[in-house]
Amino acid sequence: MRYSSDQKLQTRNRVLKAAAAQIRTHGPQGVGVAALMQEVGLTHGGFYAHFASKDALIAAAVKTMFEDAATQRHRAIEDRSGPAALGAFIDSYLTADHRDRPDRGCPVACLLGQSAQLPALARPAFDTGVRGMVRLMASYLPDATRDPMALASSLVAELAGALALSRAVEDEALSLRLLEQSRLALRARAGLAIPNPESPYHDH
Amino acid sequence: MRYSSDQKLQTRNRVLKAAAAQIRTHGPQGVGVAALMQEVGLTHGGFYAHFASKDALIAAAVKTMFEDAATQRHRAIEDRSGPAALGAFIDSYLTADHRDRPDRGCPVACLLGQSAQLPALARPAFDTGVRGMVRLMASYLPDATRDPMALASSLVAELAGALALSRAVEDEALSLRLLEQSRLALRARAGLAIPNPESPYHDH
DNA sequence: GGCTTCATATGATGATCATCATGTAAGGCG
DNA sequence: CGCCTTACATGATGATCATCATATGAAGCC
Repeated sequence: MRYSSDQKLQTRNRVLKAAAAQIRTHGPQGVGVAALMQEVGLTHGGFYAHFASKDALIAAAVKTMFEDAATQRHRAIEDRSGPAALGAFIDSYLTADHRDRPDRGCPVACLLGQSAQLPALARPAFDTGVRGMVRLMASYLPDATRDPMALASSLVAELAGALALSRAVEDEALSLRLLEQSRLALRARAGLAIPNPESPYHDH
Repeated sequence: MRYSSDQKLQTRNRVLKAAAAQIRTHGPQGVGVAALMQEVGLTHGGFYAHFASKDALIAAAVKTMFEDAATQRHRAIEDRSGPAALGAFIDSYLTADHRDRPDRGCPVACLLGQSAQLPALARPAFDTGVRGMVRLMASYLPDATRDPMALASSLVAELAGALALSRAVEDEALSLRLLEQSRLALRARAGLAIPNPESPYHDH
C-alpha cells in the first residue's frame, strides 16, 4: 500500500457521496463523470480506477443513498417508538426543508420518476430501499392496525408522491399546500392525533 | 398555401404527439430531436420550422399531454358522477395497464420526478395540470366531505405516487401490491364501498 | 410555363460526453 | 538508495446531440 493506507477507499467514498448528491438533484443523466470528479477535486481520468462504468457508479451511489437515508431516519425518530416515531418521521419528511434539499433527501422520492433512466444495475438497490421503507413504517403503526404492511405501502406511496409533487410544482403556495395536506392526512391515517397546526393553509 | 392547406399544422401535431409519448417514456432528456423526427417520418432538419428549440417543443408537448389526459379522464368516468366517478377514475388509474403504458398515461405521474430536467418553459403547464387534477377529484368527493380540496390534494399525491412507484420498482409482485393497496386505501378514503376484490395480495 | 414560396432534406458545426491509452509522480519496500 | 507499484493526470477518441445554413423540390399563382 502506497499513499496513505486507505487513500483509494477514501477517494472512492468521496466520489460516491458527491454522486449520490448529484443524482438526487439532477438525475442520473444529469451527472457527468468529468464534472463529478472535479467536484471531488480530481480530474476525470482516474474515475475508471474506482468504477467500471458510469452505470456501476450510479448503482453504488444508489446503495449509499439508502444507507444514508436509514441513519437519517434514526435521527428523525430519535428515541421515540411506535406511532410517535411514525409521526416524527412523517413530520420530518413532508417539510419545505426536505423538499428544498433533495441532494441529502429520501432516495425514494428522488428516484420515483427516474425509473426510465436508472440503469438496470441500480434497480435492485431501489427495490430493497422501498421495501425497507414500507417495513419501517409498518413496524411503527399502532398494534391494532389490521394489515400494517398494506397500510404502510399506501402511506409510503403518499409520502414519496407528495414530496416529489411538491418539488415538481413551481408555485410555492401550491407546493406547501401539497406538503401540509398530505402530512395531516398521513398522520390521521396512521392513527395519530391532530398535530400542531404549524401551517394554516386554506384553499382558494 | 402550398402542399395541402394545413400540411404544416398536421406535421406539427404529429411531432407533438410523438414527443408527448417519448417524454413520458424516456423523460425530457431521453428524447432526441433527430430520433423524434425520424419517428414521424421526417428528418431532423425541418424541426426548427416548427419549434424554436427543444425546450419549446417540450413545453408544448407537456401541454398536449394534459389535454389528452383530460379527455381520457372523461372516457374513464363515462357518464358517472359523484363518488362513482371518483371510484371509476381511481380504478382505471391504478392498474398494471396504466403502469405499463406511460406513453399514453397520466402526465403528473410521469413528470413527478423529472422536476430537475423539465425546462422552465414547461413548468406552468405542469402546475395547471396538477391543479386541474386536484380540482377534478375534489368535485367528485361526497358532498359531506369537510374540506374537499384538502382531501383531494392528498389523494392526488397518493395516486401519482403509487403509480410512479409501481413503475420504478423492478419486482412485479411488489409493484402490483403497491398499486392494489393504494387503490383500496384511496377508495376507502374517498368514502367508497369496498370494491371488487380483483386482486387478493397478501404481504409476505 | 415560369416564378415564387414554403415544407422538408442535407450536411456541417460545435458542444458535451463516456471511455480509455498512456504518462507522471508519490512513497513504501528491498 | 533506487525500484516499482499505485493513485491520479493528460490528452485523445468516437459517439451523440442541438442547432442552423443552405439546398431541393413540390405546388399554387401570374
